Order: sequence, then structure tokens, then C-alpha cells
Amino acid sequence: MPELPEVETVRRGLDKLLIGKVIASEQHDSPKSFPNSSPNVNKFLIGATVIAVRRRAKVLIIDLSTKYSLMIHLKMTGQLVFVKSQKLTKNTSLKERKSGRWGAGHPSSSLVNKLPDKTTRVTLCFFGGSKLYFNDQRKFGWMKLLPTELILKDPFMLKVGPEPLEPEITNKIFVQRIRRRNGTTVKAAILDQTVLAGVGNIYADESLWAAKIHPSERVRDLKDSQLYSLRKEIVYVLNLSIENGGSTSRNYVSATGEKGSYLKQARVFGRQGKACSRCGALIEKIKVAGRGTHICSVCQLHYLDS
DNA sequence: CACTTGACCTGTCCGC
DNA sequence: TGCGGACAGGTCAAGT
Repeated sequence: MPELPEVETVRRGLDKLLIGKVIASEQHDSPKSFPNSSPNVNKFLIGATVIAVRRRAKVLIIDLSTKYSLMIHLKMTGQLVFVKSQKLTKNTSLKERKSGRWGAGHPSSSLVNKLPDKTTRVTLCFFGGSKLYFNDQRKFGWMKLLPTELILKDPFMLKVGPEPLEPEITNKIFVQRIRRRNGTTVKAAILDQTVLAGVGNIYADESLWAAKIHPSERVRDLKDSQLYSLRKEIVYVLNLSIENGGSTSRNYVSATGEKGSYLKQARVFGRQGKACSRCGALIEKIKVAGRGTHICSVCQLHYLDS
């Protein structure tokens, strides 16, 4: 699920909520969700203070005072949701006391009042009573504890491409990197995390529509000027989505359990059968690079079709 | 080597 | 309503 804007939205939320919190305990349902939890948990996790929340590509990194870090990948359906202490206080209203739900600061219908649930894989409890839930319906995601200095030596971290929103990613560098995949389709190339970090299926489709490039086009058949345009649209779409708290198609929620609103203004993703906002033709859903792909076949003419 | 496909899981939706 | 099959935002291993 989460692509760069969703992971960045979670990071910003956790940054406000977790810094300074001290971990009191940890529970997980299966080793798969927290593969290397012991024996380091007791020594480097319990009693540790959260000192920073970082993101690299689609990976979240929670740095601890023990010089260990939690590295978290949400994959398709992962969520990281923070729930405030639910201790009774003198401010707890009668209604909240009766409902048994208090202190979360959210409407009772909110996700945070229903946690943990059957998708909860890992629970971190902090001193003071607040909790961080790692939920993951499909169990593709994981959380690992490892020394902070080893985070960037992880195999994925070593090969992942640059951050698209960093200013040093110029047109020239983008073209250089994407042309390493000259033989494949442009959609497969921008989904390739070693070319560029953070673009997934939603923003691939959205940026290709904006740049008027057909996703099945081979990279080698595209002019540099088209790739410049694509880079510009990727940056635009990622920033726009971050401003909107990301995209919620199914499972994604922020650190406070809220859905993202980008898809309300999506131009092609999830809009199959609806009119293209640029030319009025109907948006189609096809398969490219093994993924569901949304296009306007009028705006995004394929060279081989013309 | 470069590229494509299937597997990892669970849940939902769509057509018969 | 029930059931089988396709499909779902990511990444890696295995296959061509």
C-alpha cells in the first residue's frame, strides 16, 4: 500500500507523537512480523527512549536512545497507529466513562478506539499508557530491531535509489538513472526502487498521465524532454499527495488513524470508466509491468499504436 | 545479464 | 445467497 507520501505522512505523525516516549513493553503475534525481536528486545528495546523518526524510501526508521533502531516496512497493508493513554482522569466525561472508551481524543467510531484488532501484529507500550500498534492484514510487512549504524547497510538500503524530492535529483540525474532500464517499460522503470525511491503504483499512473506518456512505452523510445516532464510530474504528484495526507484506497491510515484524501483528486488511478479531465475520453484499466494500470489512451498515445 | 513472473498472505468484490 | 476466481498500494526469488 503505502508509497512515499503515505510513509512520509506516518513519519510526520509519529515524529510529533513518539519523541521522548519510553518503551515499557512489546508484544507480537508471530516471528514473521518482528523477525529478530529476541534476544535484543529486553536489552535494547525495553526502557529505550525514542529520539528520532526518519524515512528512507518507503521504510520508516525509529531511532532509540540505545543506539538501536526499529526499521519498519508497511508493504501493502501495514499501518502504524498511535493511541494515547486511556487512563481515567477527572476530565473524563460521563459519556466516555459509560462507553468504556476515553482519553483517545478521537470519536468513538474512530479506528483508534477499536485497537488492537485481529490484524495487530506488534504492540509497543510506552510508560504513561500510550501504545503504538503495527497492524498488517496481509502480513507482508515487518519490523526489525537493529543497531542504528547498520540501518544503512541493510541490503535494500544499499541498493535503493535517491529520494525524488531531494533537490539534487536534477533532470540530468533522473534521466541517467532511468535509462539504466532502457529495455523495459517506463512504468516498470519508475516502479523500480533502485532507479528512484518511493514511487509505487498510484503515483506511477498519476505522473505518467500528467506527462502524457503511455506506461507501456519503452524507456529507450522516450526523448529526454519527455523524461524531464515525467520527473517534474512525479515531484508534483508526490508533494501534492503529502499535502493531502496520502492516498487511502483500502487500508492506509496515518499515525492518528486518519485516511488520506489524495484520491479525491486523482486523475486516473481508480477512475476507470470515468471521463479524462483533460480530453473527456474514458479512463481505461489495463495491465502493465504486472500491475493494474490506469490510462487515458487518447492523452497517453502509445507510439506502437500510432 | 536484463527483464518478467510468481510467491508471499488475507480479504473483498464481481460474475455465474 | 453461495462459490470460485481475480485482484489489491511492495518486494524478492526464481524463471526465461
